[in-house]
Amino acid sequence: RLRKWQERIRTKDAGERNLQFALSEIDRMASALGVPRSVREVASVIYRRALSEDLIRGRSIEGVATSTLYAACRQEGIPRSLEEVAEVSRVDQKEIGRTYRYISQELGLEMRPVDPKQYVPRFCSDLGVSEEVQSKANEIIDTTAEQGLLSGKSPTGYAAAAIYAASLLCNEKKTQREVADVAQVTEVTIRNRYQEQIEALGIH
Amino acid sequence: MTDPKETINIENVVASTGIGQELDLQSVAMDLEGADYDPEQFPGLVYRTQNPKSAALIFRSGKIVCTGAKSTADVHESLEIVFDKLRELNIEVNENPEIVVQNIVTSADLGRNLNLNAIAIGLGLENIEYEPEQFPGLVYRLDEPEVVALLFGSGKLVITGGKKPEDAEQAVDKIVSRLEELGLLE
DNA sequence: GCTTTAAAAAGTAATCT
DNA sequence: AGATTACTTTTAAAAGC
Repeated sequence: RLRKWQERIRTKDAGERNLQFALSEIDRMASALGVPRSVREVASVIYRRALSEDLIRGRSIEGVATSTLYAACRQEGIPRSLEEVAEVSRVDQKEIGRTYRYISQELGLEMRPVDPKQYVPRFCSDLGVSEEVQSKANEIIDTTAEQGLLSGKSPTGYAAAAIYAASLLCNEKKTQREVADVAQVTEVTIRNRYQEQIEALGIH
Repeated sequence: MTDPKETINIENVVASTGIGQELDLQSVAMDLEGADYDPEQFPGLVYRTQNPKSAALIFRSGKIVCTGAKSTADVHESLEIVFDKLRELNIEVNENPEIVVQNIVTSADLGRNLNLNAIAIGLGLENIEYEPEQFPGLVYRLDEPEVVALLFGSGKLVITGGKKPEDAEQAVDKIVSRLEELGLLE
């Protein structure tokens, strides 16, 4: 009887310690990513839900914590790419991606695809371009996405190409390399998306 | 226009069978030309056939997996070649080992570009997976037939998980009608 | 869960000329 | 700036860790 009681306390303590660890990791990664406190709160809510529905069994705490943070950023409309999240996590990108998909499916998060426009403010700020470039990039994204150019394309590369195009159109040219660096994509990707976008816009 | 069903092409067939005899893979690897066997890495011996092209995984238990064939007929042909090769090594092989098709991978073309964003929302975010940051295809799991379809922006698709060619035809029909009723095709 | 095998789809990436 | 090669996703079986 006494043993059972001790065991219960022990597991409760262990669970409590694990939760504390997960929450502190979410906090640490969120700070490193520079996301607002609201995102950490959303992430911890998702994490607690995953915990109560027993989705953590067989998975690393760190992996689930990172995935909930990735999901929270998206839900709050300020997405971080898997690559960016992986940089502040000790779990690799591939596992973060598959854990995210699992948690998302099991909790029915109904995540909408990331809108490339959500990357525009941050990328433009990192590049130090004007508000004009920013709104031009948003316009390019909306117009070309409506024509079906977005299907299957990565949101970061799509946003990067639109910003590159906008910087040219507004006479505030940034090089493909500069844009590629802030968006963490290759120049080849920017070139490919850029070509499609200006063609769709009829800018020859 | 053209019925998407007519664009269906079988790309890969996976089947399993067994010769009903235990094998010493070490000696088979020595005698069978072109055999790859590295038990540290994988317990099966890999043997590739040229005509038809396929890869057979041969196990100690005598069970065999054949993959890479372009049709169920090719699977049978390939495995017959494997059986004959083993007989040449004086290994007993059952007369007509049962061959079970485990998976068929098919490609098809809807002939129209697809707005995957709209499809992800339209078909319901619950049973769809679309993460273009990770993979350009939209993953759509069907219940009847029980297969998985990958839809691409080009209108091309891949259907996998089926056990007979009709599964892919049924799947294409269901996908087309569902996209049509949602107004997401054309 | 992982290991191996094959195949398609389309996007992204690394490496070489 | 190309071209090539390679990796991402899905599926199934096999035996063993």
